[in-house]
Amino acid sequence: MQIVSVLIEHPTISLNRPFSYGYNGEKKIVIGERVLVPFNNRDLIGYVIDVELTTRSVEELEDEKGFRVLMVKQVIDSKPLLSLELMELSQQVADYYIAPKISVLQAMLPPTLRPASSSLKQPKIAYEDYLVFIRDEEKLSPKQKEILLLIKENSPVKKREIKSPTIIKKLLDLDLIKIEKKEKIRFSIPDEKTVVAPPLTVDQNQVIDEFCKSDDRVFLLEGITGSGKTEVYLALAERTLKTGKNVLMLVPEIALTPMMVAHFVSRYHQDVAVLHSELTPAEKYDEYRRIAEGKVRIVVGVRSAIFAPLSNIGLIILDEEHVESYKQDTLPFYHAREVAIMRAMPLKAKVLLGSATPSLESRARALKGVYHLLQLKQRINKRELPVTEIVDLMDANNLYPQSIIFSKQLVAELKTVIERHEQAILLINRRGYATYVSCRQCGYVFRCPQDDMVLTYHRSDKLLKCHHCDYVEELPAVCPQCGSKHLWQTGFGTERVEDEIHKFFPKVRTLRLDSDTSKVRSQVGKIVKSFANHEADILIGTQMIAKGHDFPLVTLVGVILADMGLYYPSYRSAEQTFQLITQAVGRSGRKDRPGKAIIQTNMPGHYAIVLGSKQDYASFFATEMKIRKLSNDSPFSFEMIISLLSKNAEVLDEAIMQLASDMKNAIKEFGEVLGPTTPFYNREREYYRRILIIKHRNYFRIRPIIAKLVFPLAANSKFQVKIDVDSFEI
DNA sequence: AGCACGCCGACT
DNA sequence: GTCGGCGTGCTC
Repeated sequence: MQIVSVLIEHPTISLNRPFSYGYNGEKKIVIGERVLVPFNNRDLIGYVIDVELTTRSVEELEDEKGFRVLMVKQVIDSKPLLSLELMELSQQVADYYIAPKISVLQAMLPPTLRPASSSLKQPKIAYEDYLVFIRDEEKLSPKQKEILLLIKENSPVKKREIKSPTIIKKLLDLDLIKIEKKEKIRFSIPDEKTVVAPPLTVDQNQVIDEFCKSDDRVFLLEGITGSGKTEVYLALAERTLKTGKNVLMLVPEIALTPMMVAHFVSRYHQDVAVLHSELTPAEKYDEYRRIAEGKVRIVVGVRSAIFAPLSNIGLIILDEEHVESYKQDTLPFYHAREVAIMRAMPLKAKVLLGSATPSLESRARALKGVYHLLQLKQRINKRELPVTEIVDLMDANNLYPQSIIFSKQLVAELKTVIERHEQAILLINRRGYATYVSCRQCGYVFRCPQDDMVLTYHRSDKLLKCHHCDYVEELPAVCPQCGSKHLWQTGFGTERVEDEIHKFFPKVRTLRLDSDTSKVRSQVGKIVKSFANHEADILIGTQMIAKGHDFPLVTLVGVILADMGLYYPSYRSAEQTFQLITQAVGRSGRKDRPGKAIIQTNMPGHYAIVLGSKQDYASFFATEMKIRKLSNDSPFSFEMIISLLSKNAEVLDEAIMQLASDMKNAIKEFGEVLGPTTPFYNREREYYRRILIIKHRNYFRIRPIIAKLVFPLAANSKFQVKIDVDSFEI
């Protein structure tokens, strides 16, 4: 009999251990296959992580091990789903992120192959009938002979391509041919015309040489917008392929980076697999199989593509490495950048992180020599940076009559653009749904007296709360600074901006791209395409439009309220505002037309806005690092979030208080505990949620303490525990 | 996660 | 007397 150790599909800390089952069937079970097993009176999917043979009976085993040994009900797969390389990576990821191992395995595999009950319901393969030739036959009508010859010459051939159903039936009856069901590969990348690589600039060649000559593993490519990072990626990919190694290319979101995909497809065609969220489960499965079977050499994909079953990887590229979407905000809470480095190390592959505005973390590591810094300082063809103007919205003279959104300057520039039949992008910097409160009169914004975070207004209990510590206050009736009664919650959305545009420019054609219009996923691509085809004059949207597109006719970018993101309750808000403005300004005036950017703000002197408008990354980095050092925020410390959930709010509060005080005692020399606090998203179905923020400098001293103090809570069925090791957002 | 068992209140 | 509410323990 075979004894298998399996991980159960439930991704919880308390079940994060193998369970043993017996198997008497014929098949030899292999590590990495899924099995159907009875578990606590229910049938679940398990993932086999160990197999051993025994001559003992079930009864003997039960006596020896001290628990009941049930039998495997069904072996689902006929070969292992993950390579040894990915199995080892999964362990590393699970260890680092303190995540149930099964959650990592689930994240690694496409929906149809995931070790979870849901995978069985997913359409895995669409079959198509093929006709296969068996033998010749003399005694046939001429027509039948003709069809049989056709099948013989093309065997196996798709049944629907032979349009003579009656003859096919006859041939089938005579056993001259047979039907074989074959997997239908439905997804195909729209192929692009082959493009010859443009000659590289001196700058680009220098960077490529430095990359190739160095023995370092991780590189940060910092290149201002328009400096030609893409060509560097392509050139390095080319060199990697020539050495016989394969390339993994990560992008923040396919719909937002169609150019990057097109570039790779236009050079490597069918050697490229694309993994993104718009694929159906069956299509994902097809692409996954193509990669796993070694049919492609390049994978372009989003975050989860870091786990693509591509073998023999020589280079992993992360484009726009600073973008938040590389961080998964659900179990196992991994960051693709960190996983990329974990994955590359044992393969001796290189990792290239690229960005015009690198994350502070990456840039700080480059400064320390942990990453090898590469820089592209010149724009291609010495193209000029857009002319930018910061408009102070607090100065009533700047407002356009009858508008609360547009300045005179922005309206004037829009008018020019429309007259010249060029295009404009209007950007609304709105992050999340957190609502801050500000004074309409003096611009005062409510902040936490304890840690200066922007307070968030909770409509349900009408309180201002700090999401970073436990501070709470009531919303006063008047502004504490100027006594005005006009206190505003949040700002305005894209719809409002669109309405005003039509008010001032009735004939202008607009398109809107925000989280509402993009609920239907394919809309993003459609809207972007439509704008690129000049089917509209003005594109209005949130941050998603600031990234990676090339709209050659755009000569004006307007940021409606640049400081809006600064009120977001996170120490990263300045960084994100800077990145957004830099990227947005960089969108203006590509090709040979000079660009303009108007940045409207209530805080015209804020360093993130001033430096963003100048695309001055170096100064921003220096300034922000000083601030982070003073407040001891990342990259000077790390933040881990421990979420505790329970159906009973009282029990939950008691437990989180206890945990907070235990943690405080346990980590006092190398970290601090913030909270407990109630996060903005404080309910998850019928569960209440409380969090602790652990700020620390030494993860490897924190880990054992988590295991000691937090795991026992997770074992209690009253609670659910989630740990986000390198948290981004609350 | 989610099933079963067990201990308390409202009911044919 | 019993049906069923949910709180708790446990799952190979």
